[in-house]
Amino acid sequence: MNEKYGEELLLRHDIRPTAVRMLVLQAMERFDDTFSLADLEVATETVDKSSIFRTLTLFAAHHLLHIVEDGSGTTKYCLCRNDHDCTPDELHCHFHCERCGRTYCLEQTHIPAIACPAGFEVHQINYLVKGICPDCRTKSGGTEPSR
Amino acid sequence: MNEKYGEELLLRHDIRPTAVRMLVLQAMERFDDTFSLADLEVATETVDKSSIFRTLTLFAAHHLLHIVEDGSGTTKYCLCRNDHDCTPDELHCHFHCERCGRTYCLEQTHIPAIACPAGFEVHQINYLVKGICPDCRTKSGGTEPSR
DNA sequence: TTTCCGTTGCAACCGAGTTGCAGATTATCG
DNA sequence: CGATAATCTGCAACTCGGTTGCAACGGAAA
Repeated sequence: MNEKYGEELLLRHDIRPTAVRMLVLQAMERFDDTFSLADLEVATETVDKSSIFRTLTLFAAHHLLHIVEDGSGTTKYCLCRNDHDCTPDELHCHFHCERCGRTYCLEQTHIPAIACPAGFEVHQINYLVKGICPDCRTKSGGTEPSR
Repeated sequence: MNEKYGEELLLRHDIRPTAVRMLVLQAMERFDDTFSLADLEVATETVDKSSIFRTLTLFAAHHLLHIVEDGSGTTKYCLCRNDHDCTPDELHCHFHCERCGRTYCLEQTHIPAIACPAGFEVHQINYLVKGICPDCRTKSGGTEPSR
């Protein structure tokens, strides 16, 4: 990822581009799918987990990333490609592999709308599919789940 | 709930109806929507949380209840009305209130199907909506979130 | 340069979930 | 019925991801 681009991205989201935040952002960009706080701890090597935690919280509040709950006990995140609070039809589904623990973004698969009963005010939607991913199905043994 | 009915329900699911399990089942039946391990700890009063935990795990494995991940950090459960591993169209959506922390079963709202990319083997689906529930919207102050 | 305020690292903490183990309970068999 | 085996339960301790308090750091403004 381009340095300049990252800085502009943060500024566009009203986030002060500090050194640590740039490091975290660059680490995030290297993931194809979702990533966890622990993933970033490994990927950045130098940044403390509490700083990563606060960075993630900040980024999420500024709509730079989405929070993905995959039921693994570990919160996952994925970069948002929009600059604003996404509407349901801009969101995609996620797939959590029960064998290897990876959580995929099904970018092409948008979340179908539902008719929520009257009176409920909708803010966010999560559509999560669980099962076995193509990788694990072919190499039938599979990897151990990393949670 | 009828004692006899509960016993038969457990037997039908290949679960030995012990005293503790009957107590937990009766407690579960008293919830309209979803409940957590902590909820059952309070509701049963006498049963230890590790026993409840093992009971929940067992019940879930025997398709007596569904696991609902609402992103609150606490796992929620709801009773399954079928005797088997539910197919996607038998499942309903859930609504998590960000203010009071309650998670509702939208029994009438079934989960819409998606076209999962080829190669993914689907086991379970979760459709979770977050926002503010009718209760909290009317009494605009709302209750404090209980997580 | 000095001051100030947001940011960061460290260490301690929190709480839901999970497990090992010994004692209690239930089922099985003679 | 009594002995034995298998299962279940409560207790206490532990795990681990997430979260927070606080002091030190760093960079912008005065």
